[in-house]
Amino acid sequence: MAATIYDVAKRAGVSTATVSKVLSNTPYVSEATRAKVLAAVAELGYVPSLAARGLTKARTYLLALVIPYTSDYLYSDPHLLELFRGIEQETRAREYQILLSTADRKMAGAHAVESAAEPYQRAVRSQYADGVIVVASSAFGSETPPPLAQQLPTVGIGYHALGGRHTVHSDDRSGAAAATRHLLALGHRRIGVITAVPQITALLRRLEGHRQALAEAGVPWDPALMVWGDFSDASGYRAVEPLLALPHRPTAIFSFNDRMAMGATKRLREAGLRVPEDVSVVGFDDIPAAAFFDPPLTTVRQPAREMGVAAARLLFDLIEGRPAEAEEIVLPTELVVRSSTGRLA
Amino acid sequence: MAATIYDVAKRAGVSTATVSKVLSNTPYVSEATRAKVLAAVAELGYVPSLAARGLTKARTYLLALVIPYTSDYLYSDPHLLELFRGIEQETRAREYQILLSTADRKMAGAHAVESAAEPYQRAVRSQYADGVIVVASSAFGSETPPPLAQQLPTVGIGYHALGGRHTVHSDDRSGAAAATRHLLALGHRRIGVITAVPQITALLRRLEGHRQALAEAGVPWDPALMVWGDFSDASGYRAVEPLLALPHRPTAIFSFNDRMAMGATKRLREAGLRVPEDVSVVGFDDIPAAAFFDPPLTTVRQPAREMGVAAARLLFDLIEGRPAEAEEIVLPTELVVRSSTGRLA
DNA sequence: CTCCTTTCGGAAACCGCTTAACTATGCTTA
DNA sequence: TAAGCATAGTTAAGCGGTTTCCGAAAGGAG
Repeated sequence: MAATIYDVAKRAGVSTATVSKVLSNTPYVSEATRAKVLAAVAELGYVPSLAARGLTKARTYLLALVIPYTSDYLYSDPHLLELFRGIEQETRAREYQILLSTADRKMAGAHAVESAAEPYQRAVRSQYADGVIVVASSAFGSETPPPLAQQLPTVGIGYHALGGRHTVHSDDRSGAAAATRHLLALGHRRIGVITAVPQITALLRRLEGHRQALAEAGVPWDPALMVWGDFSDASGYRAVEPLLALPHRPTAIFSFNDRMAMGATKRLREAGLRVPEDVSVVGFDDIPAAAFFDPPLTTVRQPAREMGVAAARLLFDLIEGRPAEAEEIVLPTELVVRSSTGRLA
Repeated sequence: MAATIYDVAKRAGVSTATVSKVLSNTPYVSEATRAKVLAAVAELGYVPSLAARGLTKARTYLLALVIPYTSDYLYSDPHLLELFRGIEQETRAREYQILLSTADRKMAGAHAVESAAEPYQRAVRSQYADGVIVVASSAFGSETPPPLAQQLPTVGIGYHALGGRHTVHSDDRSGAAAATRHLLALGHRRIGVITAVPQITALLRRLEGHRQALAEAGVPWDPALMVWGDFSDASGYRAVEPLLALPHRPTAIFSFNDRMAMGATKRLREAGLRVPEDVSVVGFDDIPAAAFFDPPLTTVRQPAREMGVAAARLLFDLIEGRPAEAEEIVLPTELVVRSSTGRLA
């Protein structure tokens, strides 16, 4: 079995209290004693049991990352992974570890028999984490994650409002407006929009940005041009169908994420349309694959990594009782023009 | 503060031992008492503290997922995510949670000041997990992950041999052989190979399969046709360079993962070469994006999800003291022919 | 040379839960 | 009717740390 604090104490010839003090850098321990203890720790390869520590201190040095998902897709979202990386980077710096709590619905046939919140609440309640980062999704069925999170420091990512709780999100509205203005500047007037589940406010904000840009240009908004996907490539592929069937086909498509944009591109090509010559396509996220897509995808970059970093920092502020930088952190988006958009023929 | 077992006991009018028994389904508790306790649990919303439980039982109900990585890329590998999903599916079914332990090297300038093994060992030693799943990578610098894992049930994914420890991997050799035979059947004789870090035996097996297929067809193996990447799109893009510079250019490229294949395709196009008319490209993994790539990528499918599931099951067998299904589980690969490969002109 | 601080280290309680050992019933069984 | 045995529930001892409280030794002041 692994060495315990008793083993270390015996070996160093001191009490466990002293070992504990040395390890937590409490003052009033002589240099000589400290050295003895440290030597014993090194010899035994002692690492404190987190369970035991978690029992006495309020801290477990674990943070729960709650990823609710409705579809397989969301989980394997490259964009989500970038968030991950950012969070991970910060936790690593503080000797924290990440507890992955996917909050899925248990399904029985077509019915969700358990709310997405249930496993999440268990994770939170079992006191195994010092804080929680919740990634927005429609899995909770509504904008707000379950109330229990209020008992624990919680930071949401991708929520635009979280009932007084802290959030980090990007400037979806501006990003979508920029993308739309770009298309308008190229002469496009009929712009198809591929969006997804309406519970995600980030998507609503993108739609607002899109409509705002249209309005500025005096272009009327046509609801018939809006189609629905579920974030996956495949759903983007399918979403193009009704757009193609329209009497007056759009000359550009703005997809609210990159993967649907890629699926859409595939479908357009199969319909004999060239991108961008016949139809321009814009995505959202700027996932790594976007630059390597053919044609390289024009998209709105979200600083995913930075969002992860910001969320983690915010959470640590909360955990450590420091005043939070801000209740809501909004990171800028940026239009990245590549080759999937072109001037209207 | 959260309710403890004492609160429940007091409310139900029994001892904590009885509460514990009810919760762990120990026999010799009357129905009436059981009902009382359960009611109290429900009223208080009691969830046992995992830390306290972990201290008495040997179990923490956590499993450490160790993801060593050398590059950003590996971490955001869609293929890795599929593994994830498989593991997650199994852990969820058993009320286990996943502790994410990325094992990275701490860098100081260009030098690794701490081995990748260090944070991993901490994770393992701190006794916070009941078992470990280690995903193969070159981060450990050698084939074998650190010895400490021997103290804890450990399963490797992607290792082809693990010194008596349990592993799950796919049949890389056959997959690579099938891909190579496919290219040979299309008339290709000069096949470029894009591989990555040599410490990963899966890649070595792929190379063996490739060479074996060449040998069968009586085609000599030319080391000049082998180039190196780091798994990323960008490295695939760069890796094509020396191949293009060859006096006798290859007519096909076999990349040992999909993302490098995508990067390579981009570079080929920029050189004015069409895929597959001028150069055929084959990948490995069959990540979701492969089907949506242009052209849809011919690749070798690895059953990533299933590998994750198998690894988790194996680990649970080990943890629960059941005889393991097998020491080494090999899952089949499958050639998926799409449109990035064509007959030699 | 006392007396008072400061510094250093130990004893012991406690965190929340599990479990072995034990007690107290009520029923069988001989 | 006494012994034997399930059954039902309790007591108390840890698990491996942290932390409060205390005492001892050493140093400084009067």
